[in-house]
Amino acid sequence: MAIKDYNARVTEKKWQSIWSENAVFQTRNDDPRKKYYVLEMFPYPSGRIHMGHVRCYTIGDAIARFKRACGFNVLHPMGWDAFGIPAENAALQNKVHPKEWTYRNIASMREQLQSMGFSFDWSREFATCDVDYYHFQQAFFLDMYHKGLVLQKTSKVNWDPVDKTVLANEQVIDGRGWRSGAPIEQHERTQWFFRITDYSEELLEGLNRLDQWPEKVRTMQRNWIGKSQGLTIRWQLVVSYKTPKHFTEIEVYTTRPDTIFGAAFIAIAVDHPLARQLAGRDNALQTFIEECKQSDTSTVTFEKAGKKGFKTELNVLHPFDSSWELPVYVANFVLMEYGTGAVFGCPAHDQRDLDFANHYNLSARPVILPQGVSPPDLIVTDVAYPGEGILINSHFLDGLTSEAAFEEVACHLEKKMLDGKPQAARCIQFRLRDWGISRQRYWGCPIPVVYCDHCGVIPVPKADLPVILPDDVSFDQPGNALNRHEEWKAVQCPHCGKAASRETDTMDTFVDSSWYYLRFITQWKKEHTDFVTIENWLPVDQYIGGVEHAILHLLYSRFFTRALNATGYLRIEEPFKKLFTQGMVVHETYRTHHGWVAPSEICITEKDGHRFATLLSTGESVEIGSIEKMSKSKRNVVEPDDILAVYGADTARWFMLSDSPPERDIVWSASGVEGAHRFIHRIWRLVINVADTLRGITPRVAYNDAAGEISKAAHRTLKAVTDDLEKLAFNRAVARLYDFVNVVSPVLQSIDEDDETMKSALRQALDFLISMIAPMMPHLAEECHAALGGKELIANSSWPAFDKTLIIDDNVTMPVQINGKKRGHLIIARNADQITLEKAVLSLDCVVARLNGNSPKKIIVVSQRIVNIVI
RNA sequence: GCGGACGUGGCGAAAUCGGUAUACGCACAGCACUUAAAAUGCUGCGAUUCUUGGAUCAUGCGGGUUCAAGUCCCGCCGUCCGCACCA
Repeated sequence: MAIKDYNARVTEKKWQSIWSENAVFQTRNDDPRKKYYVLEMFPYPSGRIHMGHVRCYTIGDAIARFKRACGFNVLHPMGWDAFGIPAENAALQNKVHPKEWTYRNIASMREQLQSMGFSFDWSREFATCDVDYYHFQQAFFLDMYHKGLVLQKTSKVNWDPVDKTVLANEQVIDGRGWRSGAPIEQHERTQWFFRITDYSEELLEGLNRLDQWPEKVRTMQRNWIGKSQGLTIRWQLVVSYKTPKHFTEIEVYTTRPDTIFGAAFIAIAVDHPLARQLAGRDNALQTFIEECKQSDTSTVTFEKAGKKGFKTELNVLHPFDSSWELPVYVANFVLMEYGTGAVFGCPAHDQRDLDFANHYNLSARPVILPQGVSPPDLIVTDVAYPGEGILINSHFLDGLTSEAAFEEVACHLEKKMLDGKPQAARCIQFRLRDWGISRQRYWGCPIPVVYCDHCGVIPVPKADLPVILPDDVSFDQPGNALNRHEEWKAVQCPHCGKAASRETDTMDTFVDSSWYYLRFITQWKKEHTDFVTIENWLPVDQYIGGVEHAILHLLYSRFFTRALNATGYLRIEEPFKKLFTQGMVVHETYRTHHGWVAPSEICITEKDGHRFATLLSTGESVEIGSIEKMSKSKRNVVEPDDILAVYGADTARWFMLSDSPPERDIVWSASGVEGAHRFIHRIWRLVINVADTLRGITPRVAYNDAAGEISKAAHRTLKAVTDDLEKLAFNRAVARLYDFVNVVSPVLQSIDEDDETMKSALRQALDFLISMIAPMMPHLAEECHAALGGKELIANSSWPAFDKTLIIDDNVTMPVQINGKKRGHLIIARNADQITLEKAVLSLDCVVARLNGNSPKKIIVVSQRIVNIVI
């Protein structure tokens, strides 16, 4: 019999059209079944999908298809994170409008995703640059504004003096603009912020309930929020003719009040109001501050610059000893944004303070004795002791633990009054900063605000929304094109009606992605949006994406749902119930002395266990380098299109889910893909060879003989694969399916036409197999199902149920150990009692031989698992 | 520096509750089919060792707990990731 070959390209297109024509993946909100919302992080429409997308969406699609089969009403949508800088770069470089570029990319990427056979409900698709989308974002901004969740303040931006534009941090490379190469300047600029810090405590505390998130991500968020508990202490300035007006004290935040008697100096930030005041009359200080500001704030430059300070002429009094004066420095290592912008330096117990003190010849007096160290041994030279211990050299604190000393200092200073106020207060600080959302870019959501010379800052009335991004802009020069659009900028003040000007900043694209998961759920109309339906679908049951979004995107989304609670839209706090972060797709790198070479340009041969690569074009030898994340610069990228053309979508999907656990990096290899492809053909051959024989056969369980073994294998595999898919252990499911095919395949190849029992059992085994591969290789599953005479679509079929009685055998094989080493095994009835079992074990040859006629000291029997004899 | 994860054959990896270590795949080798190759099918495949069948050693290293440890505890070594002058 001639075997019909499996042509993935033709077959896959066919089933994709059938799914689409039958609207198989369109989800109804009024479906009464239990909901399941599975969402993968939506892509930026850069132009073409890459293997990272393929992996993420393959995982999500396998879950969606599995849950659909399990009877859930599954929502599995797709959209586009469409605003952002690359569109503007393209506009500058290729003279194409960002809008046109973006929608064109969306169209081609949509086509690519569709050819992967992903079961998205395309009827819910949208892009964040759609006016209908950002319209609501502007409305949320206004609601948050009126709720006090939006504020305006000045903050630093990276200014490119040549391109005369503001750059994002990623556009600053080694302190220079990515385009112009000019040294970047730090400019102060008024910008819009969301008050995410209002929710610091809640966002931190909420992490405890996100027990279905990876611990890693929760830890990263905890560190990012960075809660610390300490004391703000007011240090009185020594009054002299040098003391500036209005300054009588310096407020300092510390988490270590126990080290207060080890204080050696006070350091304030260069932006501290007192530093500015002093700089006004001190040119040397002014110069120092300028210098500090020039070096950008990145860690690298900090490390190079070292800790620098400027000694002012001011002194402060120690809070517990009014005869003790400490010098005040302006220092580059103190951050104005954290705490009070001022610290007290305790050199003996803080490495940074010690470095500074050594540089400026300040003494380091130890006040904390580590456990097991006696006072004479404690000399601090260049390594500080930052831990806790017992207090010494600290007057009334001597002998206390660090913890007790903290309390003691707090209690004393809370009672001690200075100018009618307590000298210290307990204080909780967070590392988390307010979220700056202003971007000086064209291609983003306009911030709906108007500036009026008479009325000031006026939010656009909701009735005037949306503030539409104008299309007629020019990209002949860098910078924000909105700024140059005089006609668009000119607007009547909504308040007084006089001429006013629009805000030309647009929103950070992280705002766009902070609420997109709501937008898929229902139709959003101008007047009304159905938040009840939205709430019914929330939270997202399974969210999937790269770990690179572990902090910002996920934190902002968590904030946004809380903001929507505060503005009365929702009563759900956490948007994502379960989170999965998949690993990267990595590939070997290849290089010649001319540079990196792409995998498609080389040929690999193997000799004596070593692999050699040569250049296809010239035969030149190529060095096989390390395995790295696929990137254009290393040229180790494999294009999904190429894989699709040669092997088809199912091969790519199967490969992605095989071998490596989904959270780990997967190494893309040609031989691995070949292996995946072989398996597809193997299944197809098995099915098509018996299709005529098994078509029309009723699938049935067999309870004995050879057919019984097939049934048992089928039902056991089904149970195991179901469990694996539930846990997203795709690699284990794949291994079990290989195993199962290895069991079924020889039987299928020598099928007895007259053995009706066997035929029924095999038919069921194949039906199970098809159902089990369907979430991962949906096209092959449909084709096999149809070949066996199936009328329904597998995509619409239910997940099969296994028969519990077949999972458990009557007999059980128990390994027999002697002194913990396996020496044999025993096959015995599962329900055998202890006495029968011991008797059987002691009569085994391997046991008798080793006992030498003696009786064992002990026999340990773990029911249905193992026997261990101690002699 | 702080925080987290991980370490098992030539490679990707299994071992779900402390109970048969190396399932499954890749690579490799042999055989069958073929004029030949590809494809396919079958077999072998941790190391050492002797005598078929065993024995001994193996889950980064060193200890410990236990009848039993890849898994638990203590101490090292190494790799990767995140954060980082955060007071």
